[in-house]
Amino acid sequence: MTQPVRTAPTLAEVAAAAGVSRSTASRALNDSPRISEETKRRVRAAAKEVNFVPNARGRALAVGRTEIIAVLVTEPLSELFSDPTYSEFLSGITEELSESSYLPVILQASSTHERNRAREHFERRSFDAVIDVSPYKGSELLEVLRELRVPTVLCGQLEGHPYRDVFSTVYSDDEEGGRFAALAMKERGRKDIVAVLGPQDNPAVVDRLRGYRAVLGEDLPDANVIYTGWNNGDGYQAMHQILAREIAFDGVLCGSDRIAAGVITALNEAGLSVPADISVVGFDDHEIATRCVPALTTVRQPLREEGHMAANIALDMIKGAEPTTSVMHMQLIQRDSL
Amino acid sequence: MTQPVRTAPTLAEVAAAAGVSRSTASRALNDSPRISEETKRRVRAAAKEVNFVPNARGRALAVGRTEIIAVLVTEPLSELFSDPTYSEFLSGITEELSESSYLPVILQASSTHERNRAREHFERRSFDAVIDVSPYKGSELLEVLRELRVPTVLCGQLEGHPYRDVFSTVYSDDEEGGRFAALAMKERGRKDIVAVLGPQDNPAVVDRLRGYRAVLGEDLPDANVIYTGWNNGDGYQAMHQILAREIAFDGVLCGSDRIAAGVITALNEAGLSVPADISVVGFDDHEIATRCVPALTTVRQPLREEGHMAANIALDMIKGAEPTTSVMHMQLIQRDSL
DNA sequence: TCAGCGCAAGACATCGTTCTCAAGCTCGTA
DNA sequence: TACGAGCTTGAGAACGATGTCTTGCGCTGA
Repeated sequence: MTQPVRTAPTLAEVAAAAGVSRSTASRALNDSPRISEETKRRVRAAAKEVNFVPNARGRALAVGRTEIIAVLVTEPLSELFSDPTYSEFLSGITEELSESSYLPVILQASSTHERNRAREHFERRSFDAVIDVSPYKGSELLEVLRELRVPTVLCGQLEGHPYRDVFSTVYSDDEEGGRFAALAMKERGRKDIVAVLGPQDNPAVVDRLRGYRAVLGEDLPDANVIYTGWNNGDGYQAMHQILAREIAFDGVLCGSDRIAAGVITALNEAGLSVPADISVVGFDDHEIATRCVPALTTVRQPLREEGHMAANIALDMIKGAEPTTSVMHMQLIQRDSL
Repeated sequence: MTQPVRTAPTLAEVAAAAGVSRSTASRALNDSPRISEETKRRVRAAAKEVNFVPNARGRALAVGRTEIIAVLVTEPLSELFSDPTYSEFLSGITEELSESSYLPVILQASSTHERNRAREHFERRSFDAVIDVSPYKGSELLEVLRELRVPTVLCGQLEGHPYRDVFSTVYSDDEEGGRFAALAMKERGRKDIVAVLGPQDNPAVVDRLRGYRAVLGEDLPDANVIYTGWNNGDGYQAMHQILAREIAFDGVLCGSDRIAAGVITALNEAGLSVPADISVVGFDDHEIATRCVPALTTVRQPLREEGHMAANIALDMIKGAEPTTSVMHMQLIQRDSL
């Protein structure tokens, strides 16, 4: 069974077709200045002729880079799936890298098996850099990356800032975001606040709540804090349950815009008007925020920009830059629901 | 600024440390039979001593493989994120590959930028195989993969089965699943059925609905078909709206187990008993199905097995196997909600 | 004693690029 | 005419592993 596998054309074939040496062909294709326009043109024509694309394996060995950046996801994918914010963050990364020749790939490492395989490929230097989307303290993989000196960017603050000297960090200040939202409530004169947040073990949720509390104090009692999922329906369900309790409240702080959308639906169904009776503030500045009636006042976490930043830092570190830490700032987006 | 970068140990260093040639060192580490136990031991000790791990780039060039398999996601990540089934499928893939030395990476290719970058890396042969999670007809990337003869596995049926001769295909029969669920309703004697499905443009949703209809006909009127998200809260909200309509129904077919869980909560709150008054059937056999009260009768799509299958086929194709098509079968899981 | 065998290990080529170095060519100037 | 400067180009080494061929060695048996 002889496969008719037409093996990919190599640089040598291009060189032969153009009547030059491999070195010259390489230079011509890489736009080296030390080459005449004439041969450059000829080589390129030949390359196009035979459909030449430089082989990643040969190239990687020669230049010492694979041009692949791993986006490491250590939490179970399903959790990542349920958190809508990630996709925009990831878009930010790919957007930024699309300008370069680097390719981001998502590397799942939640099971032990997966972590071992990942570790192995880190050791083999299969990737030029790693962006850890959800780093946690004491992660074995981080330990490995540190030892191997693989350029690494952590997205999110690590408690006690370990590794600050070896890894770069990018995060946006969730507590600040919480303060912004709470402050808006306070300035509006709202005194009895309810919070419908995401999952309780989510670190962003914890930080935002701290921000709420710093501003509102007793105006946000423990009993009024509800943890749920991130979606529309979750907000709807949670608000239903709050209404069933028949407590008095005049403001709802939401963990996501989708939650807020569900909350508003439930409030309207109960005959309550937003913002006349109740003020609602979301989080994320998801596109649903503008489609809500009334349009949603929300806190914008610069996810896409965070992605850009992480990608850029990774590229810089590949070029040898020192690790840095950058904090992105939240922003209150004023609309009509307050 | 001289970086104190302790460059990774190479095979030559191991060889030197063990007092043998590079070839011998290579053989010792790769468990070649043509090597004495004594030197094998010595070389391995030396390798451990200097923390040697074979460099992926050199190895890839020599063996002609990168040992990386791309899991291609052509739809926007956010869609993938909102569909809980993917994570189990992906787990299936990684599980299977964890036995081999291959590493799966997720490759997002929804924007044009991303597709171009992906295309480039396909051409450069950065990956040994590709598993396309959501293939669609006329995809430019599939065209590229076909031309390059990159081993490719499609997960999901392509209309008209193009590329059947070059690509392998794995899919599970959603229409069959729909029939199983509907048949169970019918045998239970339910006549007025409501369907709470996932997003309307999801192909699996379309196929399942076709299966429902094939069995139920007029017992599932158009007006009783509701499209929503995949989550708990979505089912809850949808069922609330159905109850508000005050139509008569005695069975609910759900697009996912999480939807079903929300549906059951809403029914109970409305004073309806499952399964005495209303029968509910889910989809996916998610772990939530057993935690429901009553435990959920559901349709199991062998997602994990599909992942195993896709990974195995990919490995086989890398070794030169011909493309194949395999259909996975659905299964009705009988519990107490019917 | 020496041909012949089997085994372990070394020498060298190979994979497909890039990069360094040196050589060839043209041209202008002394 | 000759020589150095400035281009362009080719030969060959590198990158770090694997695979093939060959050699060296000890042993057996005629």
